[in-house]
Amino acid sequence: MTQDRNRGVDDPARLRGIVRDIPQATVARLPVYLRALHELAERRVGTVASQVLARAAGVSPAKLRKDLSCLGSYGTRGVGYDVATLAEQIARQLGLTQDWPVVIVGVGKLGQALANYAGFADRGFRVVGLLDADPARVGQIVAGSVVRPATELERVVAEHGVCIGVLATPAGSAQRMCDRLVAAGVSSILNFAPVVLSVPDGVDVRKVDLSLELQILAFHEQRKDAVRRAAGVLGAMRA
Amino acid sequence: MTQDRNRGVDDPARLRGIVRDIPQATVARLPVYLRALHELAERRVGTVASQVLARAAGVSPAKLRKDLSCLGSYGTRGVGYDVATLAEQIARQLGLTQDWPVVIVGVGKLGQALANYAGFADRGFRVVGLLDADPARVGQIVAGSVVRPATELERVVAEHGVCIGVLATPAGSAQRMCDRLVAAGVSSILNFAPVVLSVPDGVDVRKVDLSLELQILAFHEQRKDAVRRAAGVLGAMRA
DNA sequence: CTTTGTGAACAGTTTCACAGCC
DNA sequence: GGCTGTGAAACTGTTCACAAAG
Repeated sequence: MTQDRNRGVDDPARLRGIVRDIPQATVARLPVYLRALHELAERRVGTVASQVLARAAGVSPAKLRKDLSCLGSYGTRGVGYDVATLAEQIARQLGLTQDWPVVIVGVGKLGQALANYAGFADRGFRVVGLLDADPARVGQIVAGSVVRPATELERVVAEHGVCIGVLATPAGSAQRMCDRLVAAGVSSILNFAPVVLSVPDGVDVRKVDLSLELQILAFHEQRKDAVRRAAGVLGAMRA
Repeated sequence: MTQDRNRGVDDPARLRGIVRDIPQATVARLPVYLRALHELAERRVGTVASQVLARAAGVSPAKLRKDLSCLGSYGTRGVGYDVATLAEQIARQLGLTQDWPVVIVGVGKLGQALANYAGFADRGFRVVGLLDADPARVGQIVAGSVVRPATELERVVAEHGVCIGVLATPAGSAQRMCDRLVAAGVSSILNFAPVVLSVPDGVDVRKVDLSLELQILAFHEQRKDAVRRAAGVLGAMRA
């Protein structure tokens, strides 16, 4: 807070400082912990130690404890964490106790997969609009909703107070649709199109890039190959 | 290299040290640079300055230059980078100059979207098998290939020397299919199922979690709301 | 004069290890 | 005894600023 002393009260950085801030890396893991907690709750587990929860989430116990300490002290020393309480606290921090109306722009195979994805509905994300520019897709029923023409984007956003948009269009139309979402009032975008979107300040974009992930794997795979070859050469040299 | 002095030559960590290592964060950005370079090449741009390429890739020029310096000195001071040369070097580092046979396990909407995704074929990823446990899907044609029964997993992996597997199954069967992929010799897995996979050492897993990304956006969106409310309160107090 | 390549400062994240509480 | 919460240390990644090169 000290570094904000000379800012005005209207300064967004100052105002953000009022809310306790949580490191990016921690925020990205909270949903993982939440899922693990839901699984434990289903198995009627009442209390869990950091060791066990960490294993279920695929992180180290120390990291888990540090992450959870950002939310407050919800554990009991010598015992562990109450599964239900902790799940509730994480959900609250993530803003999942409220309902988030979402539009999906682009209803190809990927858009359809997203519309059908149970993980969305489970977490308070309600798909209130499926939009597509292709007249052949308009009118189809996907995941129980009718696909509407892209021209209705502004209407759907305004009608449901949509803040979060999912872009699953081809690369060519992603920026144009993004601009329209932002103009209509959407301030968070999940982008599946393989392009770098440009958006004004205050709009968050997260990108999921399918081919990027494979390329990273290819890098490591090639690296393993190189190591295997090097081992072979060194082995041969010794012989 | 100094810390490896007392390791044996068979130690994988030592052998990995022989290959020049590139920071994780840099590896994750190389595919983005590569895409930007391909776009520039299509527009017949021959040379590009870090400033311009950085903008196209959505990073800062300093970060771009530091990243590229890991690959060697392929720029010319006062001029910039040769688009074709740089693209080639990045592709080589990522291992995209070779062809990677890939299997997709689980051919629901998401699996179909992945099978049809042009970005894979473009980068040397060749889908050599579509597998599904559901008899209703077996035999269907998806992206020009026939869907085969999951029982053929081991045969397909062996036949094509598959190193990379893509998991797009429901959560319930992901770990089982993962175990079979690993047992068959796959050592890199791209996981779309919402579970934490456990794999032996030496196997790389990357996870793409659709609902996780939305939850992170919800967090930031809620945070913005809180800031807006705080601004409102402070504004009212002044009035 | 322009633009790269890079050491050095800085910022963010993870790990360690242990005090404090049950 | 067991387990959490947390400073301090170690590590990783980013930004700065400028010397070196064309």
